[in-house]
Amino acid sequence: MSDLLERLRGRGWRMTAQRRVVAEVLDGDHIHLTADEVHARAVAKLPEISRATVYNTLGEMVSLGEVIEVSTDRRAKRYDPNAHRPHQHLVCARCGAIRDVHPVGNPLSDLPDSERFGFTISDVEVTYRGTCPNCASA
Amino acid sequence: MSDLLERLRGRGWRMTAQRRVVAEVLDGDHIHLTADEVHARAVAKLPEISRATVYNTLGEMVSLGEVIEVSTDRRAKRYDPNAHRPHQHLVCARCGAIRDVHPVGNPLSDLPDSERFGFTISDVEVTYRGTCPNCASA
DNA sequence: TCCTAGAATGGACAATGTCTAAGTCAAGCA
DNA sequence: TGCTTGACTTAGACATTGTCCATTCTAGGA
Ligand SMILES: [Mn+2]
Ligand SMILES: [Mn+2]
Ligand SMILES: [Zn+2]
Ligand SMILES: [Zn+2]
Repeated sequence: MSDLLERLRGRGWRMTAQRRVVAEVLDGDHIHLTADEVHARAVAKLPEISRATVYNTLGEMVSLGEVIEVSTDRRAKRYDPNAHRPHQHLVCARCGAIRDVHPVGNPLSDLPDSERFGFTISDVEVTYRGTCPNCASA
Repeated sequence: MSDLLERLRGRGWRMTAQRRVVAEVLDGDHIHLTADEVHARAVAKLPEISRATVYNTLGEMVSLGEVIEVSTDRRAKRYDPNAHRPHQHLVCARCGAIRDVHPVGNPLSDLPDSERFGFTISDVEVTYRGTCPNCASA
């Protein structure tokens, strides 16, 4: 039983086979799958699950704050079950590998008042891009 | 004559009416338009310009390093003619307004070696999100 | 066991982006 | 100035990602 599923159950979610497999697919570290990747893996466990249900379920998990949406590439959104520890992302420009990373300090302090244009800033998103050791050695 | 057009001409680009209007549309500060927004503004100046040409031209400008692609929302990519001064973006979550901002210091120094997983990092992208003064007072 | 609100389904539709075949033209050259 | 040619443009088909809706199904309580 995944932690994610455990938390969702605790919120009074009606438990269905479809929701269970979506939660199972998202279980693990450094998981950042697109909706269609989640669908493909879910179909392997429950062949009749539909695309719409995967999209719906992911959307609900996001609304509940149990999954976050990540847009590291400029293609599909990715779904990240690591919603309870703030973190940023490190992306390999070659192969697309994504790692969770935890920078030190408060990135907000790097932005002087003169550069805030009167905005109230509530969130900072950081994406580090580079080459992973695997791609570097190839 | 825009700076952008001037630089492109200097690279031996074949100059066409279409490329000229795309460059004109991108002239200015804090410009972050989607491809279809560029197309709409270009059509106002040159009614027969096609969608494909706008996409092609923007893609070439990006390849030449004269325009950068920005993905601040999770919808369409935006095209930014401010390619020669490194900067980050401040986005209003309410109305979508985007400002160029220049944080101090090197954002890379916030990421300890232990969090680099052997990657060679070449670039950091930062998006600040909040509420603009206009939306805050409304 | 039965009911019903909530969930799942398939497919249409929308938004964004890519590709191609055919027509057009900018720019170098006679 | 008027060819020639390869680069450029065009319209529209197609692909990917995501949303929406009418219908059918079912989890879980009475
Ligand atoms: Mn993550
Ligand atoms: Mn910018
Ligand atoms: Zn890699
Ligand atoms: Zn605003």
